[in-house]
Amino acid sequence: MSLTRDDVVRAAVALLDDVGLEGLTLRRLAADLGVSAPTLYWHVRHKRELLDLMAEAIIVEAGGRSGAPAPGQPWWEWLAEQGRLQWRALVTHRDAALVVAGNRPTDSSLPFVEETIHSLVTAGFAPGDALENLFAVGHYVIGCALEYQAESARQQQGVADVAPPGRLSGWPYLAAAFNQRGGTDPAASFNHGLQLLIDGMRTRLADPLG
Amino acid sequence: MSLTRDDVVRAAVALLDDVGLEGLTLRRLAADLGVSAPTLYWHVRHKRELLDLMAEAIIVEAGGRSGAPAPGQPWWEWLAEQGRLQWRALVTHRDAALVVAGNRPTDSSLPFVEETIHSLVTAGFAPGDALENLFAVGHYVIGCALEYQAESARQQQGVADVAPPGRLSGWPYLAAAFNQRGGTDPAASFNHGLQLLIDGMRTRLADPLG
DNA sequence: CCAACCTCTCTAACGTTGTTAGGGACGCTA
DNA sequence: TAGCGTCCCTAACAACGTTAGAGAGGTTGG
Repeated sequence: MSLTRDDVVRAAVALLDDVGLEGLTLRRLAADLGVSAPTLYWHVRHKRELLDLMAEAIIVEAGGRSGAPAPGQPWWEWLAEQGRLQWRALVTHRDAALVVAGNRPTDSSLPFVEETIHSLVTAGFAPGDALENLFAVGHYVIGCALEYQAESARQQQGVADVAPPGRLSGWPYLAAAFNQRGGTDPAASFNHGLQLLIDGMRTRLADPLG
Repeated sequence: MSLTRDDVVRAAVALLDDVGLEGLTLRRLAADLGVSAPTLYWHVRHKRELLDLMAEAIIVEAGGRSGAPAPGQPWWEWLAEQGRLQWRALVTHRDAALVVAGNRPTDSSLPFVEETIHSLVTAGFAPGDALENLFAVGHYVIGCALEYQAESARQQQGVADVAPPGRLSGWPYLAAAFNQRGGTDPAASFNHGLQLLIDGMRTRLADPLG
């Protein structure tokens, strides 16, 4: 059987995991597939299209973006879970945030968006606010993933850490903050901000501040 | 007088505004400076370093990242203002979010971070939480800027809008949301999420939910 | 005063990248 | 048997980041 478009996308994602976005060249991808580089242009219009397809594949693969809250499950727990799924999808593939960032929201995400807005409206939000809430979570997720992966790339490249012990003298509050957190757990850090967002939503619903 | 490193960075930022990150090539930048391409390597080690310098210049230029809350100003208003300044800094230069995203936090940002943590600790946060709060805002800012600029790039490139009227039939809640918001104002959208984050912080401080 | 040196720029070129042109082998259909 | 669509190839292009190496001009030191 001959090469299919999905084969190309799958191989591209696998190659991305290996060598990162910078190393993802059409020639190398073609070599992995046992094919010459221009052949890829039969399956894909240009590299940008390949990247778009990869972005979609990565998001779909995560298994997030589906379903409604389980019966009896509060909307805020469900929303947090969706956020975590999206974040994990981005973080488990190297440089995925960069690939997904430039990507236009695909049609296949519409059912998820509709479902989420529906749940939030049921919870008491105005439709416009529900959509804004969803956008906020999305933007936060991608910002976190992006920064996290930029940081990993730096470490793998052997650049000095953000907080080498010596550099914190002169910044007592910063030092206290780093000491208190112990080792930085990226997932915990992500959850902290996600929880802030969701708490903000709950507050607005229950008792608008001021 | 001969070319200085700052001249190069300034010209690079100006060129970025003109042609975007994709069009920012060393040859073109050199041409703008009336110089040959390899000459740039006297002022800069590689393109990555140039991008780092540009990122720093863009952030510094914004005038954010400084000062403490004015006397009598609540910390949340001040923090929101800082977030808006950073966002505006990113959004006013084309593709700035992409340039800044890969960038390592520079030493010059430490005073700002220290000052902010200090203010938040004074407000009652534990140092670790204060730092996490600051990270959350930062990640949200960059996520918003990134998505906003990706969207502008798409529109300039003539791609169809996110919500062409016809496509929303079948998604009643989505349609309601878009109708309610009228024209999408990116600044308003950004502020919405920023306010959620900050409300979340205030809530956590005043009355931890559950 | 002249030699050595540093600063800043140049031309020439290399390897790699995305992409296009054009052709050839295979299988299906009429 | 002829023709057409599918899928792949080799050859090549322009543009990119980057390196090698040389040269002009000012400054310094013996």
